[in-house]
Amino acid sequence: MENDELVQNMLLELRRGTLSIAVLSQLSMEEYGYSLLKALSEKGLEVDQSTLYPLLRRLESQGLLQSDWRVVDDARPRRYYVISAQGKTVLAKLKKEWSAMTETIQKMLS
Amino acid sequence: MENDELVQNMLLELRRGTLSIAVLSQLSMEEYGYSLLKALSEKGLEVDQSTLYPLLRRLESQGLLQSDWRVVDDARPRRYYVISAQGKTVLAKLKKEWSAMTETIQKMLS
DNA sequence: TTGACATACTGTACGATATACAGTAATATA
DNA sequence: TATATTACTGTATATCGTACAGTATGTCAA
Repeated sequence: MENDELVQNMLLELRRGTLSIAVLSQLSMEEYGYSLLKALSEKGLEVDQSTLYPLLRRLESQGLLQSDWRVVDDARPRRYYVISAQGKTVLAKLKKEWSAMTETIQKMLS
Repeated sequence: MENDELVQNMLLELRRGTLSIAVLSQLSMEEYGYSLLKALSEKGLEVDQSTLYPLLRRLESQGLLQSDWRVVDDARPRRYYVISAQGKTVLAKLKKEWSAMTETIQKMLS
């Protein structure tokens, strides 16, 4: 593997899991896939459709999100997602651990 | 999957990749597997042997670490690892991206 | 002196996720 | 009316952290 490809791959591994937290934290307000994609992008988290949509489905199948089809203003139907009660519990735990972990690593890097 | 198991699993995914950074950053000084294990543990990063040893081998096979067997003080031979020139370059890039990423996520969580 | 525990490593298999790739289709706009 | 954007579904793949199994030496207390 080439040097740059190696770095890209390690960054991918670094990102793993963070997207789940990001998505859960954003879905206290209802959003559909595409609007969420744009919202994350605005906050500096560039995500591909092929990453986000499977993630939303997985989080819902795990009971952390709820969704339903809805038609707003005669536009095409959209699947709206929102965090579930279980999702809130899980998010709280993840936040806590995430803070502890980043702090530990930060100390090592500096 | 149960709630707690789910959280554990998500934390596992969150940790992914961070260990690589941690190890690279610690190996500016030579260490062998076991001493590194203890050093990481002292800094708050609990790692299993079955995680660290395969990682060291992988990082070496990727050219980011160098190692050699050595006998010190008549003790049993140990494999000493140290970061390579390529490893230093990669680490610098990873550090930069890691900072940017954690900052982005941190903003979302707060 | 022997049994337990810490030290120090190798090897292989597996599961979960992020991404890639492919496809469908409606809506806006130029 | 052609093209870009919006908005999704479905499946396959590579990678890593971990689990599990195994080998073997050094140390220290009972």
